[in-house]
Amino acid sequence: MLYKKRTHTCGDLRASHVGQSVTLTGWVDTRRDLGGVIFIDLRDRYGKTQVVFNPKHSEAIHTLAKELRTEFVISVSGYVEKRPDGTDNSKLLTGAIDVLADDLTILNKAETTPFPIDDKIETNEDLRLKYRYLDLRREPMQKNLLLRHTMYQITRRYFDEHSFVEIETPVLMKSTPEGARDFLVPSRINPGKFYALPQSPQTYKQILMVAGYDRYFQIVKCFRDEDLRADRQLEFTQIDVEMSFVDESDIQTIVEGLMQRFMKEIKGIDVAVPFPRLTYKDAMEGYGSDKPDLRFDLKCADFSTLVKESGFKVFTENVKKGGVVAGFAVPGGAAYTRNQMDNLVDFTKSLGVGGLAYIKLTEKGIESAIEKFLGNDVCMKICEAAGAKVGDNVLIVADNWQKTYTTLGTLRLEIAKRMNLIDDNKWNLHWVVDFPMFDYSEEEKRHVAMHHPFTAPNPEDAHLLDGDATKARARAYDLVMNGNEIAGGSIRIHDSSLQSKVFGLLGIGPEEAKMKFGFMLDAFRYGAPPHGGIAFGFDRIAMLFAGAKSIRDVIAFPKTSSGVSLMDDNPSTVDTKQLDELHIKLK
RNA sequence: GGGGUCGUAGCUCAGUUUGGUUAGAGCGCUUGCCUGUCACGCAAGAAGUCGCGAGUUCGAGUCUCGUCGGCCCCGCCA
Repeated sequence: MLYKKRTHTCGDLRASHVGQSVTLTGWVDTRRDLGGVIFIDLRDRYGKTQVVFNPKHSEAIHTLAKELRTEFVISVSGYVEKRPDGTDNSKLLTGAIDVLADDLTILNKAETTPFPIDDKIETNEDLRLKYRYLDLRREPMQKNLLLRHTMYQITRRYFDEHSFVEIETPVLMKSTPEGARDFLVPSRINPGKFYALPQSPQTYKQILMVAGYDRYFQIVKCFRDEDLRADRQLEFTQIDVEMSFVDESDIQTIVEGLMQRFMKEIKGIDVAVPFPRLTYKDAMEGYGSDKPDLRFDLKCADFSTLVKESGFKVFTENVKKGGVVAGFAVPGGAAYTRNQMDNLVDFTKSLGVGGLAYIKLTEKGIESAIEKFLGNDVCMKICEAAGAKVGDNVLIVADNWQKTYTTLGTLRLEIAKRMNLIDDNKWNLHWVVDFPMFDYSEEEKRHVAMHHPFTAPNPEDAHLLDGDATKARARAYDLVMNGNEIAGGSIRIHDSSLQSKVFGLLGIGPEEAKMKFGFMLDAFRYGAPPHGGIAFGFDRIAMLFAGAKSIRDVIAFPKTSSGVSLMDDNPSTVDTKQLDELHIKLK
């Protein structure tokens, strides 16, 4: 099709262009047909420009323009004219001028869209996802994708400046035990064998260290076949980093530098480094989370010793079993009605604990259903320990250490949301360090790596690997921004005998270790430098900078929480012929 | 695997508590009028598988059961 190509974008024209003959291309954003004269706002990703069709100027073009409808794609030519006095539109950057049309080509018509191409988001998300190309036409979404673009550029520039090498690693890799469920890819050429999509390029980047590329980075897609969340997709993007001859502080310094630059170039905010460090234990016992949001207070306190001799069986028996009784004070929470408290108790129970106890501290003193068990004195001591003031309400959970604190952590966030305690203009960045090496998995009846199996133990705790391994701390660190884990990494094991030992603790015997990770153990025998690294959750950072509620809003083509892409109806069934070639038979 | 919540016109929603007239509103859409609008205005009109399927009932958008889908959370996510 022949048509005039644009001379300017829809965001270009200013008063200085008045008198010029121009051509614009784009989508009809809105039309205002006044009968005699027709106005349209023409939109492309650079902006909007008002085009005027006036029969006095061109009768034929004005007649053709009557056909224009929203989202038609056109090429329009005309003269840039200064708008008549008093008709400027200060909402548009191009609002001082309009284009008086004398030529028009309708490049493509458009059906009425299923939802308006509008800045306001009030359309259901499933509809937006089904018609993603329309959703992505909206300015807020274009801004989000441009933000991502900026982040890619900042990242590449930053790491290049610091002598990092960008290296691509395979997408078809070896399936490894441990960690998230792999996405498997059958091999046609090797019947019965499978590749896996990377949960992360972990093994490759460590081997690159052995190969001498002592500063590596990559912006890379990772895949985990786990349930989705607002901040979790099946496929997501990491900034993957690995460095040799370093310790924790070297990695953290590099990370802090990148975050500083992101904050400066994207948000215009100077952040101080180094970021505060918080131990895993303090994070959990203080805020009930290994990624606490420190933009607000609500700090937890341990009441176990206060209540262990009390008459309240739920508490005493829990403490006797080695559990914890803990909680935090809600400022002004004594004003909660019975209904609000019932609601909060139900919410807490839905998290999988027995219940939620509470003590209101009012001007009249203690108000609590458990006062008759604990006694006034203990209740007062609990209030004191929680730092409660008159008018506050101390929420208390009793269960094992893990359950108590994670429940309090979830509760803490819920309270903060309900009471509007979170200042959206605040940016809180901090490290969480001293993670345990291992978690005990009830399900699998064995230790599992808290970070991953290549994480080095804290040298001070190395002896614990032969004893109570669960007490051993790892050289792992997470970066937390506004309550979101946005990066996590560790110093790695670079010694094959220590690596074998850790595999053993994870229940991976020598045979299995050789089969699954033999290549790595081999590599470590040929001069592996001390090394460590980190990986950023790119989508999460983009989400936070965009002020979005979900990473779906910063991903061009995301999947629903059931892992479906509504636009292209994916995943879908395949032909038997395809399965045959892959030597696969469906159950 | 579990809990919560939502599903009514193209879109956003009201109506469901207490079953009962022809299922409404705003926006959008179509048509007509309108020469400086920019949320254009005015007038008229079209538009519904009340997610789907059973059941209860004289009668179901409304009640019951099941099911599908979106979103949030727990588990899971080294």
